Amino acid sequence: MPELPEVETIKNDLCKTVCGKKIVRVLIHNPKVIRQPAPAVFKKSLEGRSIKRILRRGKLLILELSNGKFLTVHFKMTGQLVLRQSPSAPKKLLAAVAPGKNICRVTFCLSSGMTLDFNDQRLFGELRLIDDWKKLKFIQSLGPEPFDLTFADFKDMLFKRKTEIKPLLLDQTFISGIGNIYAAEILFRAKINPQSSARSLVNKDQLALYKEIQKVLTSAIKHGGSSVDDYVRVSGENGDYARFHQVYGRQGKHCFACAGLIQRIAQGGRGTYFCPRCQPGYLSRLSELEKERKK
DNA sequence: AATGGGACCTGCGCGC
DNA sequence: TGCGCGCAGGTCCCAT
Repeated sequence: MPELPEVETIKNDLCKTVCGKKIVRVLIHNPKVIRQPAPAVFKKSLEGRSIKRILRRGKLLILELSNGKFLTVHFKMTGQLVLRQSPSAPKKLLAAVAPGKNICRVTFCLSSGMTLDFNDQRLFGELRLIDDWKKLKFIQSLGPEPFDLTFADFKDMLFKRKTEIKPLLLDQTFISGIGNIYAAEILFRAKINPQSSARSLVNKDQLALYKEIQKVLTSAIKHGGSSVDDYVRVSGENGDYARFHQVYGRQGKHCFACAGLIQRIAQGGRGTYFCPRCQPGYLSRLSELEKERKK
C-alpha cells in the first residue's frame, strides 16, 4: 500500500530510468484501471508522447508528457510500476501479458526498449490522462504536504480538531501522504496514544509528532519505502524500511523499547498498532499533563 | 463537522 | 482436503 515514501521512491526511480523516454505503445490488459478518458482514447493520446517530468503530490504520482498532458497514477493498495526488459520477439511479449494469473493491467512500451508495467492485483488503482492535474477533485481536497508544513501551522491544525489523532493522520484532507503504516510508526515514536484527541495534545506532544512525521517519512524515503504485502520498487526489488518498523503488524509481540506487548485495535474500521506502555492514554498521563500545563 | 458504514476488489489465512 | 468466511486498506460516497 504505497504511501508517501513509497510513491516518492517510485518517482525517484522513474526519474532516473524513464525521464525523456518516449511511450511507443500502450497495451491495455484490463481497462478497469483506466478511469479517464475512454481506454481507446487513453491509448491513442499516449502513444508517441515522451515523459518530460515526474512529480508527486500526496500519494499520487504524476507524469508530465511532451504534449502538455499528464498521466496520473494512484496505486491505492496493490498498484505497482515495474520496469523490465521488453522481450525481443512480439510473440514472447504477448505470452508475457497473457491473461490468467497475470496482474499486469497496462503495459507501456518505451523507446529505450524497456517496458513499464502497471500491475494491480485488486484493481483499485487508477490511471488518468488529463489536461491539468491541479484541477483533479482529489488534488484540490488534499491537505498540505508534510514537508511543506510549518510547526506553527501544524499546531493550529491540531488544536482545531477533536478527532482521534490516528484517523486524523490518515485523513488526506488534513495532511497528505500518510497511510496506515506510517501513522502507526510515527505515533509510536512520538509516544502518543492513537486514541488521543488531536486537541488534547500539549506542546511537547505536538512538537514530537511534528518532528517524527518529518523524521520517519525522510528515513523511509532514504530506505526506498516499506515492502509489506505488494509494494516493490520500479526495479522489482523490495524497499528496505520495513525492518525499522516498531509496531505495524506486530500485535502480540514484544515492544522493542519496553518489552510490553504490542496491541492491535480497530479505529475507523482500520487496524491500529501501538504499545500501550510507551504510548499511554489520557488517564495514565493526568499528572504529567498537569505539570505540562503549569509550565 | 464528525463519524460510521458500504462499495470497490482479490488473495490469503483461518476455522470447521 | 476443501469450503466459506472475514480480513487487509485508500478513497469515494452516502447516511446520520
